[in-house]
Amino acid sequence: MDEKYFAKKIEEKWQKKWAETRAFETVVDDAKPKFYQLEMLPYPSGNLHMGHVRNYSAGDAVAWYKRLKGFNVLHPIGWDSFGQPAEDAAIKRGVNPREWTEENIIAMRGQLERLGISYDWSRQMAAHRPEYYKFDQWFFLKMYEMGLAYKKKTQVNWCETDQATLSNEQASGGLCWRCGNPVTKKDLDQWFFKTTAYADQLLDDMVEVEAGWPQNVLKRQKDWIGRSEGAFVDFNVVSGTVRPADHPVSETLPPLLRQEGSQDATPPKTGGEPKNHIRVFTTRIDTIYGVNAVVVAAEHPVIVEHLSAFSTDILQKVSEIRAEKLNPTDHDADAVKDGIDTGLKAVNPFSGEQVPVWIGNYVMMEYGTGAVMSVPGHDERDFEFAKKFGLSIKTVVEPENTGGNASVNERASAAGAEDTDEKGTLPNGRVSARSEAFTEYGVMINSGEWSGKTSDDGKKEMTAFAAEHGFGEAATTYRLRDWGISRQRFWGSPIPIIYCSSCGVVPEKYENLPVKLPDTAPFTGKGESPLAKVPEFYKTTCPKCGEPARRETDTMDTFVDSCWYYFRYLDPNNTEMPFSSEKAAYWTPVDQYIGGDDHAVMHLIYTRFWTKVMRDIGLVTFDEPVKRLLTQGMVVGETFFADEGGKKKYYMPSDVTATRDAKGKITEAKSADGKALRHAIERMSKSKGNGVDPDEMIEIYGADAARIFVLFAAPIENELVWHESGIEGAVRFLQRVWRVAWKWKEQVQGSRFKVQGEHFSDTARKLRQKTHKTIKRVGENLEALQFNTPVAALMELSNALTEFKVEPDAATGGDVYAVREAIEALALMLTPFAPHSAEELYSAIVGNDKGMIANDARFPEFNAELAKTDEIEIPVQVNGKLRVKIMVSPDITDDDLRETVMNDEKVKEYVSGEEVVKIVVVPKRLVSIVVKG
RNA sequence: GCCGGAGUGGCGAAAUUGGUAUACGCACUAGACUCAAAAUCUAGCGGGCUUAACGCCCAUGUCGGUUCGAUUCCGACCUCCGGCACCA
Repeated sequence: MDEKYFAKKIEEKWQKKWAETRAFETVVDDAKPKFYQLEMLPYPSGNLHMGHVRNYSAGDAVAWYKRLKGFNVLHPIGWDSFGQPAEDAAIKRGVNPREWTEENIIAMRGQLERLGISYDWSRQMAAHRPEYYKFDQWFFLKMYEMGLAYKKKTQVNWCETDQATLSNEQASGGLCWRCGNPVTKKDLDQWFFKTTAYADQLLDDMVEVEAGWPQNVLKRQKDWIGRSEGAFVDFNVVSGTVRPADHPVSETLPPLLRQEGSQDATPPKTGGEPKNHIRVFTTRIDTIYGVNAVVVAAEHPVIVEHLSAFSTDILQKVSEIRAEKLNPTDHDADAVKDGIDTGLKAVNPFSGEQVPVWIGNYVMMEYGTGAVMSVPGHDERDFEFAKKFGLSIKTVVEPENTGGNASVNERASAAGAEDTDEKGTLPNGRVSARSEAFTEYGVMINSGEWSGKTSDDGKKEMTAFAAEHGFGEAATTYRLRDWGISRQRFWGSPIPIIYCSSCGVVPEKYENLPVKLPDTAPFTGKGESPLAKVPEFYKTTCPKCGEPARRETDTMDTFVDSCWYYFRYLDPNNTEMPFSSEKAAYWTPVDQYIGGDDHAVMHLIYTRFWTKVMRDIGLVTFDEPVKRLLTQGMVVGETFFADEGGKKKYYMPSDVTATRDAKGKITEAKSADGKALRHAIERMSKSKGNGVDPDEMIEIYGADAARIFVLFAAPIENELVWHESGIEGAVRFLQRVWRVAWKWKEQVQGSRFKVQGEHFSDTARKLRQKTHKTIKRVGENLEALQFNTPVAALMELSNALTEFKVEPDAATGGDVYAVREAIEALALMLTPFAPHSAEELYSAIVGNDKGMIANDARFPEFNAELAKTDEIEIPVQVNGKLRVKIMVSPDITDDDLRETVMNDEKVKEYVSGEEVVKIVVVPKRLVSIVVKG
């Protein structure tokens, strides 16, 4: 220990020692309780950013805390190394994606080591290495066998010019983002994982983790799964169409429809005979007497079937609606309702009424059945649609507890509507003047024999009735879709499937795994899967018949890799299985997972799905992989400005008002007192991605200071605005601790005063109280995953220690003991936040350099007796206002306290001449006196 | 639009869950040390009134309510942030 605090020196020293002694490598040990601390693995971009620093600092704090609490801690890290950036880098700089990735991993590992995160590096995994992705493929084959991996055609945005599939963002406005030419759609065969098969479990098992997961993540997953219970109801289609049979149709079809239309150029027979039915999904079967139309999606089979019979206007509209869906506008909810009457009629199976079949742009083919029953009286969207096209609006449910039809009329009148007749339709004219739909549950009216029932009863009974009569059934639908995992990319795990002209789709054999990626492929960012251009890759033989066959050339979504990586850490060298079940039984589930809340839905739903699949395969025995989840807030940049002299800094947004141009660029900046500011420097802006470099921070301030600051500056779940001045405060704190430890070093070293029963001065006793109160606070905070408040507590303890006035050479045994106790506790409690400094301080006290792990150090024990103060301050309120504070013994009884307070001179002044109505004594806390005068 | 979350000093934030509001830190101001600066140390730091000193009043987005007592509970409103976005 040097007299001065040299961050770099001690950090290098301990990092070296940890590596040499493999301090953080752990193995299965049934004698010890285990703790699995996991942080979301990084993409190896080449640079750590401050968000990573925050994430891993928090994780390391938990890992160290649990270690000091005697747990066998597993704390691994790896690389999410498949994905687009490697390919982009390869295109841009002509490098090999594998080499680029490996180099980045080396660079980032160095950064993590310089940060001093206590990882067990022997367990490191990387997704792009064959020994890992072999088991992506292994799982794929398992899921294929289980019927959970399947192939289906899906429509994607397609640019003919670039020969590329485009995401919705890339196709916005209907034009290709790269070449500006119009986007078309294309059918593509894609592989899917059947996540929907686990929809109920994904939703219902959430109760198992409810206590340990943030509310907002649970809510977002719930929304994403979107379970909705209701019923299917079949409406028979009774009348065909209007077009003369001999009218040629095909060439009048708009381009988008031509293919479908030409398949069936013969118009269907017209007339009233039942031809088919349209099945709708509804959650409000109780409103079915209010149906004014059946509205279907433009892609609905009934439309496709009748395509060649429709008039040009209808075809035009269908085409428009489909085109619009292909290129969604930014805010679909703002989109106006559009649609057209097809001329088809359908029969409401409950009322027997015939209603028109409309095409509506607001009905989605992908959800439910692609068809809805339109009930404008009780659904806002249907209401809007009916208003726009002048369709009738009928009331069939009214609020409960208002009694009878009168209230409906009142409501309608109040809204300025004409009264409805007994059937609920408007007597003359079809348009109601009602201003809104009544969407609540209530009592059914105008619903034939069902009238008078509550919505709840109606739903149950009518669903049963429909089922009994064969025109419907209870149904549950989900928003959750199956997970499309095919990617037309090179840098991913190949899908282990072979296409054989005689055997069809054939899975690769397990013994042939991994299906290895070639070294490189002619990828350009355009076109179809790059692997389709590598004959050495795709040319193969059929595993079944041995004839020449072709491999699947798509690769898997990178989210596949992150579904199970933390199981691979348990057993990283296993060549036969993804991991051993015995090891999983010891280490998993994960006790604590920490990461960004941008993964609240996708990653965390997929990995929960994967766990359930692994459970069904028999690899694990639990339903949920993560017991506790912590989602950290983002680290965002500061923008700072300098005044004319360039000396003083002003920070956005607190002390600068800025004028921006249309592009958001700052044109003029003023401080609060009106000074013009210059030299705007934007750092770490999200959009520009030019972050604060962690290496630079470590170089200037040290890893410990950087870590303390990111944890101290704000609660972990809040957004953190990076202020460089804040990190200087962290350095000052570490230096203060260092200075006081150095001051006492000679006195406290070794075990000279490690004896109880010394005489303690008052100040020494106070220091011990502070020490033990701090032990309690820090422990409780860390258990609750709070990192900012324990740092504050440690700062207080360090301040108390600094203020402890006895000079070391004049100190008594008791004083020295109290100081030693405080410094040792401070060192141990500092470990989760600033491990290098803590190790150095600790070794100065215990007198050896072996480190906390070799010394089997433990988090200090809280002693309630020592934390107790001699006197406590009791605030006294008179009529709710704080008037006096008195000092009493902490052991005082309520009666004595009351008496002491009432005898206090000052209290008497406040109470004199008034009648005491009531005295409230809160034991050891407060006394409240109520007087009347 | 719907669903969540949050509003506390100049700033980041604390507050044992109904009991002394503003801990800890940043920034700032003054002083000490210094030829000077940096660093460090000491003091001050929500607003207002008043006093030599004690003290008093107001303040946790706004307005009400419950209570001896409300940042905390209830009701209404305002503002900001996030999620979803026609899911029938």
